[in-house]
Amino acid sequence: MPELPEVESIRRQLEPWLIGNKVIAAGSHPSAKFSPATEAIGMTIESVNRRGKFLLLGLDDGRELVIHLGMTGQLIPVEETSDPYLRAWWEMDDEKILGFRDTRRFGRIRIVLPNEYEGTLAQLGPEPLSEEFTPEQLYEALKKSSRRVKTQLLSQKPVAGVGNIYADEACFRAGIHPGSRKISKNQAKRLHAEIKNVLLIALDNGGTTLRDYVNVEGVQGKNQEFLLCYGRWNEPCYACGGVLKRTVLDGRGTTYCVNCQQR
DNA sequence: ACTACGTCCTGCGAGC
DNA sequence: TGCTCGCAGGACGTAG
Repeated sequence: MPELPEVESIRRQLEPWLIGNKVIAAGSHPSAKFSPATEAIGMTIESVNRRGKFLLLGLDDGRELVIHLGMTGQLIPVEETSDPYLRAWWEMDDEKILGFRDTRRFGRIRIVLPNEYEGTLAQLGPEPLSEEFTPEQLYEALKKSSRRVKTQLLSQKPVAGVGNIYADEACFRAGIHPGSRKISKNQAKRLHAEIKNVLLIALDNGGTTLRDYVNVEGVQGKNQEFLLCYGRWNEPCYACGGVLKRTVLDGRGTTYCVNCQQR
């Protein structure tokens, strides 16, 4: 599940390779989730940006090639295109091929004008590592909904780029129960700080690899060695020594400490 | 408009 | 050993 740190790691590696490169050929899986990939044929890539978990490749006709990696998506150079899990590929004019591997096909590709974003991309909250993301803004954003705080984080509306791993990590470090439907200004302040913390630490560690994530060089992240909470149910809480608990909140697996994270 | 839940998709691990 | 079955999850669709 590539989240902000993983997508940003990929973006940084793609940028120097792709900028100024022209797509001379492309192919895709027939599904509408991937078929827009071929619309990039003939286009030169002018920018490689990111919003939340979305990669945005700026094309020379003013449109953007939007790539979401879903759960198992990988962007890696490939030698040939026979890999059964290769859902899309773009051959560049440097003769290298950028491949989009995605075993579970939860990823998505589209080509849109920047002022015609739809769905989650159109409603993304601020970038968590930007000045726009503040404790006050997070508090006000969370106040707009009665949904659980973790569910709101996963919605991408209060802040962009947080997924299941970093939502659990941030809630744990902030001492906030992920199922809370209302949090105080002080809690919002702590949550704001910890969202930034967990994302920066993960970025520093090259992202979290649970199974599928690799960067453009095919290298796994090492942040999984530093997770304090996610996936550690039935293991001791590093803060209080109690046993971390696993539950399901709005359909998503959630790990938390019943002692350190009270409503 | 909002909330809650089902759907997509496939590999894997638990259990028989 | 070999099989079935349920789980994992981000975004989106749908129902109420």
